[in-house]
This record gives sequence, C-alpha cells and structure tokens, in this order.
Amino acid sequence: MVPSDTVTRILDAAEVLFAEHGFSETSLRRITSRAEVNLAAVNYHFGSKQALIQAVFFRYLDPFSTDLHRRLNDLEAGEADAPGLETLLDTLFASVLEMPSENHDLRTFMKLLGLAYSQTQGHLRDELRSRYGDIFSRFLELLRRATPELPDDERFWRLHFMLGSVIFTLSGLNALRDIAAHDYHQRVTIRELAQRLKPVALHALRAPVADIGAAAMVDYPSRGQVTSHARTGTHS
Amino acid sequence: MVPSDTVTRILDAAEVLFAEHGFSETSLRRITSRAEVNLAAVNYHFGSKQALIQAVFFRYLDPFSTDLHRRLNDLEAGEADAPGLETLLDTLFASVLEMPSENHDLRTFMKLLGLAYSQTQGHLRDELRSRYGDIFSRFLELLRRATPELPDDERFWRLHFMLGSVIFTLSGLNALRDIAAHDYHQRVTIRELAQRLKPVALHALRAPVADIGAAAMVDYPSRGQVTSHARTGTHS
Amino acid sequence: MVPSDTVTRILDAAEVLFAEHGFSETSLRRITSRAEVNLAAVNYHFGSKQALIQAVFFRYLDPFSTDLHRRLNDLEAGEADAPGLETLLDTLFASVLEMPSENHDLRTFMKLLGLAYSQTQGHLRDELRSRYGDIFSRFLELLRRATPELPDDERFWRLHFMLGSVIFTLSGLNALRDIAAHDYHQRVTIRELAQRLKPVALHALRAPVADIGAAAMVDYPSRGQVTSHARTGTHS
Amino acid sequence: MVPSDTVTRILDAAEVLFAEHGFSETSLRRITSRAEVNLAAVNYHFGSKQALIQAVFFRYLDPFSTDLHRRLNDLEAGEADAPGLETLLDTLFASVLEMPSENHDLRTFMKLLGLAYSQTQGHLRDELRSRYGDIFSRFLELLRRATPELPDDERFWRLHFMLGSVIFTLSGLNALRDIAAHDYHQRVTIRELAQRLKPVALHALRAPVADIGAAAMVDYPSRGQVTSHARTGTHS
DNA sequence: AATGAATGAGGCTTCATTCAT
DNA sequence: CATGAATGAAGCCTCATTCAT
Repeated sequence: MVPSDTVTRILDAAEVLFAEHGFSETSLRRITSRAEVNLAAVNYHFGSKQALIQAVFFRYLDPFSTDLHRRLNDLEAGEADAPGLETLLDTLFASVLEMPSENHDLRTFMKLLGLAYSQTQGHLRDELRSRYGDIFSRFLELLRRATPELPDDERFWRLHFMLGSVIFTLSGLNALRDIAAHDYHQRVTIRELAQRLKPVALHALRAPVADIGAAAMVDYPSRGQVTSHARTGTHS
Repeated sequence: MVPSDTVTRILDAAEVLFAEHGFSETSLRRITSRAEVNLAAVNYHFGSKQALIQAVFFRYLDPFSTDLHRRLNDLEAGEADAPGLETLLDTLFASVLEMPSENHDLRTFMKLLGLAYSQTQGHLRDELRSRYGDIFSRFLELLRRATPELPDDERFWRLHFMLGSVIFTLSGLNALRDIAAHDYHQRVTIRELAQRLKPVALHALRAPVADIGAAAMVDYPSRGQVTSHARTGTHS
Repeated sequence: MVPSDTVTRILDAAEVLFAEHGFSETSLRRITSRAEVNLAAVNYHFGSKQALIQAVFFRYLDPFSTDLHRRLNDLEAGEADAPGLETLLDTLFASVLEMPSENHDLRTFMKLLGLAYSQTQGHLRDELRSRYGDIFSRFLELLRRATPELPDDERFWRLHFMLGSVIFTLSGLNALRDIAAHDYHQRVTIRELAQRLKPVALHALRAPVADIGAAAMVDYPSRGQVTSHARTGTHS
Repeated sequence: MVPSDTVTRILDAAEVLFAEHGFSETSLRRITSRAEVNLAAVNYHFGSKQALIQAVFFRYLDPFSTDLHRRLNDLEAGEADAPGLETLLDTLFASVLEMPSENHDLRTFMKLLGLAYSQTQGHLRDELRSRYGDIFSRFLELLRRATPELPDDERFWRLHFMLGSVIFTLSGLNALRDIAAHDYHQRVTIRELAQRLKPVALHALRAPVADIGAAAMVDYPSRGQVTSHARTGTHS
C-alpha cells in the first residue's frame, strides 16, 4: 500500500505547482516534467487531472483529520466539562501547525485551500465535504458548547469569518509578507501569524451579537449623511 | 467616451462568467457567445483577455474608489477629531454596499475579488495595487488614527484578517447560503451579513495584542499533552 | 452559401481517406495534412470529427435524394399506372449512376456507405435515417405497388438483400476487381456491374415466396444425412 | 493444446466487443477488463492486437471449414452426378447454421465478417484468403458444375452479390430486426432469414445473363427521359 | 467599426506495447 | 506463467490571437 515513487513525485510536483499557479493554469505536462515522470503517468496512476487534484488534498487532509480527531479525543477524555473556547482554538491551531511540518509546507497547503474555495472546482468541494464533514461537524459541536451564548446561525457565520481570515491571509501570504517585510521590516512565520490570529479570533467569536432583525431595517446612510447616521449600537 | 454597446455587453457577460467559473476556465468564445458579439470583438476592443479582466475590475472599482474618497472627504470635513473606528467601518460598509446597487451585483463582484486574490493573476494584482493604492493608503491612515493602540504591523495583519473574512465569506456566499438556509432555515442578504460582520470586525480590531516575541518561544503542545498545556493568557 | 475552399478541400480529403481506411482509422491530422489545411480547421468548420463524417455523407446524399425525388416525380407524372418493377429499378440505377459522376467517385461513396453500415457509427445511422427516411419510404411504396404479390415483410427483407449485394460488392470492389481481372482477364466498370446486377435483382425480387411457417419447422440436416434430406421445394 | 482459461476468456470478450463496436473502436483495455484478465495478457498470449483479431476469426472459421469440407465429402460420395444447385445451397446453409450453435452466436460472427470486409484490415483479408482459400475454391468449383449455363465471370460476380446479401443483412441484423419488428410485428430468427434467402439466391443465380457488351453501350437515361427510355430487355 | 476565417500552440486523454519482477 | 508499472505516440479538441476584408 506504499505509494510508489512515481506517485509521490507527481503529488509533490503537483502540490507546489498548483499552489503557485492555480489548477487550470498548471498543465499536466508541467507537472510531469517537474516530477521527471512520463506524461501518461498521471492518467495511469490517478485517472484524470481532477483525480490528481483531489489526491493532493487527500494526502494533506487525511492525516490532519486523523490527528485532529485524536486530539479531540484526548481533550474530551481529560476534562469533565466541555473544553473552553481558548482550549479548543489552541487544539485546532496545534493540529494545523504541527501536522504537515514533517515534510510538507503549510503555506503551500493553505494556498491550495484558498484555491479550492475560490476556483470553481465543484467536484473538489463536494468531495471534501463528504470526506471531512465528520471532523468539521465534530469541531463545530464542541465550538457550540464552548460558545453557548451564540445563536447557531451566528456561530456558523462567525466560524466562516474566521476561516476566511485564515485561508485568505495564508493563501496570499507570499505577497502580504513581502509588503510587511518592506513596510515594517519584519519577516513573519506562520507560527507568528497564528499567535496574532488567536486573540483576534477569540474576541471575534465573543463579540456581542447584533440585532439582525432591527439592523436589517436600518438603511446604510448615503453619501453626505455620514456624520449624522444612526449608530447601531453594537459596541458600547 | 461612452462605451459602445458591444463593449458593455462584453463586460457584462465577462463579469458573470468570470465570477461563476474563474478566469482561466472562461473562454473568450463563451463570453462573446453569451454577449452575442463577434469572437474577435474582445481583442478588438480590449486588446487581450488579460486587458478584459482588468477592465471588468476597473468598471467596478473606479466608481467605488471615487465614492469612498468623497465619503472620506465628508467625514474629515464634518468633524474636528479623526473619525472613530465604528464610524470608519460604517463609512466603508456604506460605500461598499451602496455602490454597485445601480445595475451590478455585489456578490458577483466579491467573487471576482476573491478570484483575483487566489488565482495567480499577477498582472491583475499589480494593476490593482497601482490604481487603487491611494484610496487604500488613505483608509489605512484613518484606521491608524482610529486605533492608536495597535502597532503598525499588527494593524496591517488584522486588516487583512478582516478582508479575508469579507472576501472569503462573500465569494463563497452561494454555497454557504445554501448550507445556512438548510441548517438554520434562513435566507441571508448581503446587508444582513454586513450587520453580522460589523461587531465581529470591531472586536477583532480591538482585541488585545499578543506578545509575539514571547509567543514565538512557546511551542505548541504535541498530542497527549493537550490537557495540561500552558495557557498563553491572551484573553483573561 | 458557397462552401469555402477550405471546407471543400477538407471534405474531399476526408471522403477519400475515410473510404480507404475507415473512420476511426483516419485521423484528423491525416485529413488536414492531405487537404493542406490547418489541423484546427476541421473543428472550426465542422465542430467535431463526427460532424465531419456526417457532412461527407450529406454532400453526397443530398443531391442524390433531390435527384431521385425529381425522377420519381417525372415517373408518376408520365404514366397513368404505377411504374413497373423494371422501370423502377432503371430509375434508381440511373439516379445512382448519374449523380456523382460530375466530380465525385461512385465507388468511393459506396465504400463509405458500406462502412456506415458496418462500423458502429450510431450517430450516423440515426442521422441518415432521419434525413433520408422520406425518399426511402417513397421508393419503398412504389416498390410495393410494383410487386403486389409480395407480402410486406418479405419485400422488406428482399430489399435489404439487394441493398447488401450492391453495397457489399461495390464497397469491396477494388479487391474483387483485382481478383476478377486476374482470373477472368477483364476490367469491370461500375456501369457494367449495374448491368449484371439488374437481372439478378429483378429475379430475386420476383422469386416465389417460401412458406416460412412450414420452413421454420424443417430442421436443417446434420452432417451425414445430407443426401437424403427433404427438399423444401421452393424452386421446381 | 487446450487453450488456457485466460485465452478463452479473452477470445470470448473480444468476439463480443469487436462485433459490437468494431476493431479500432475496441481497446485492449476494454477487452481485458471485460475478460477480467490482466491488460498485458493479450500481448502475452497473442502477441498483438492484430493477432488477437485473427485468432477470433480462426476460432470460428476453422471448425466451419472442417465441417463444410466433410459435408462436401459426403455429398460427392453419395451421388454419382455433381450435386444440384439447391442441394449445394442447402449444404452450405446447413453448415453455416449448425456450426456455431454450440456456444457461439451466429449473428455475432456475421457482424464480425461484415466488419472484416468493410473495415480496412488488410492483414485480416490476406490471412483469411490464404487460410480458407481452399474450401472457397472447392465450393466455387461445385457451384460451377451446378450452374454450367453461367459464364465464369458472371458466376463470380453473382456469388459475391449473394455473399453481400448474407453478410450485409446478418451483420446489420439487430437494427433491421428492430425495424421489422416495429413495422411488421414479427421477430425473425436467423433460420427464418435463411429460409427467406434461399429462393432469392436460387433465382438470382439462375437469372438470365445480361448482354454486357451491348448493355455497356446503352446509356442510362437522364432525368426527363425516363418514361420513354428503351428497355434493355433483360427480363421478358 | 467590425467580422468571418484561419492558425499555431497546447490542453487532456487514450492507445498498444514493453519490461522488470 | 503472469502482471503491475511505465511509456512514447498519437488521438481529438479548445484556446487566444491574428488578419484580410
């Protein structure tokens, strides 16, 4: 069951090139050329380009999913109460940060994840949902217990706000890092970014809930009325 | 200077198709076919596919940029002090939400923005930066005055966290909305989402700053140590 | 509405190569190379290889169908009674033999027709049926009146026996002609073959009808019983 | 000398798939997949795809050839005179109809035979001619004695007319049978078809011989002269 | 100002075959 | 005896672009 050398090399090459140029923009020729492998090998081992794309994700996410499950098991076994929000986030961050450190690049994968969401790869989205829906649901349920004050729908959206922060930032990390390095003379690591993100995420999840019903009534002010518009009072 | 009917129809078609399928995945044939226009018209009027992509963005962002400039003018003219954080966000949201209401779809554009960031369209990123760098810098400066407690680099990253929330959520809105509608029996509008996002963004920007130097020392716990790991204490 | 030079050259090349090597065995590369035309021209002008195959047939059969209709019109206008069997066959033969003599090769087309039947080109068969069903039905109806003594089903099968004779013989004509030339020192033309075929077809159609019901009972003799088997008596 | 199970399964699968889709259109992958056999097995056991095609035919035709030889032996041993035309045809039909009844499908083979003639499988035609030329010649000689009134060349062509009827009809039997079933509410068996074919073949072979020399002079009438054209008088 | 025709490049996939094991 | 892996060639098709009209 050990993946052959050829398979691994194709996956390695595909991973990097997809992350760098996108799926459609990366031809099989380029992948196999970089992997120093016959062009037909992709179709032989994976069946199609789409299947290769999925395989790249599976190789990353399968161990991650397993690891996170195990960590959540530990978490639930160790404490009487449901884990708190901070503990939960720490666990998630730890799983994400540690997992691929072995031989893969986290940034690469985050870019892939960003691509997966933005490029319309319907097949991918479906496959990911069906394959990793369980771990996602499990985490969401723990998050629910850790934030009982949030209505379900509000929690759903905030989770995706957070997800967007992570994926967007990390997937565009190269460009952003260049800017940051230029403007603030610093080089950030992913670990540092995680440190920065944590308090933001915590506060974001604990922010008071806006009264949507009322808010939906409030028309945003047009130009020229800006200074006198009614405050919605979500933040005292 | 009035764009010919052909030009407008191409832009309209391109906008929708790009948002729906991505840039590379949308052929000029499909665009011109949908626009009921000759295949050569794109190259005739725009010069190349890349130029068309840029034109789609300019048509959206030019009025937005102008509008936001005007609102910020009003803001600065009306008050003695620098505008507060909430006012600033309200102004931004108002500009975003109002702008395309004339004849375009905000969601469509947000998907395009998401694509622009994830798909490696180097030319686009450069073009956007040089064309809209001014308004971005202006807003960032106002944000700086509204959040004097934040170090510059921290503010930079948090702004991108927020940006990620917005773009990610809105660009994947269709899919997410379906899930939300199914699980929580509600249909969200973009305006509602903005209402949900505002308090989150406010609190995220105002979250205490983690001590990165120290945090970088802290190794994330491995599996099995989860329950006893040292809390980082970012949130009391 | 005049087909461009490119279109004509593609059709000419395809016609010959298809007849010579079959559909699947003839690549578009070979066709366009012979036609001295760009490889992409086939897809530009016809859309696909299948469409090209159909177009080759249409170019032949459309004029033939029109011509035969006109001849049958003349036939029905000129005589009070329904035309006799021999007249009918003469008309068909004349239409077939005269039609493509202008600039095409009848033998080539007959080979194509043979291919169309034997190679499993489902799409072609359907297309031909729907496009030329009318003229076929019209001819069949006239044949019905010319052979009132035949049951409908018998006529149907005999017509296909005849069709098989024509198509099979003409489609394999090259090979057969070589043999005939070698064994009988003669070179046959298609016109001569038509002369040979006519009396055969006439007598075949007028052969007495076997009693199928009874015949079906009769078991064909096994080996060793040959000399004493019961004659079916269809021909005295 | 017993063919291994693998060989048999490959032949069985190939036979059906070739008949159904043609030679070029049937890939070795499909054959081996249907036979549940390793992809390389074909090349291992047969050497090449062409050799497989030939093997499929040999498996059918070798027993048939043997059987027909034996029947002709019986025929010549049993009667003083040369066998009559009808007896000869009966013998041929009996051999054809009985042979494959063991475990193969006659219709399948007839489709193969049709393909062999129309698809340009040069190698096949040569191979069949050299392998079964003897039995063909023997039958032709008996036919010569049974139809002494026919010139040799005329007999040659009429035999091929007949052959065309058989192969064309049987190779397209599925489609034709559907039509017949729909139009005439009957389901035909191959045996019935043979019953129908016999009188037709008999009369066809016995039809008077056209005067080719003269006929070749006769120009087929053009359109508009149809009703008044000179009859060629082949059938009084 | 606009277009129909044409093209070179390159896309993914499938093929029959080979070879080391 | 049999097979999984691999490969070079070739398949059809689509692409963005150009150009004469």
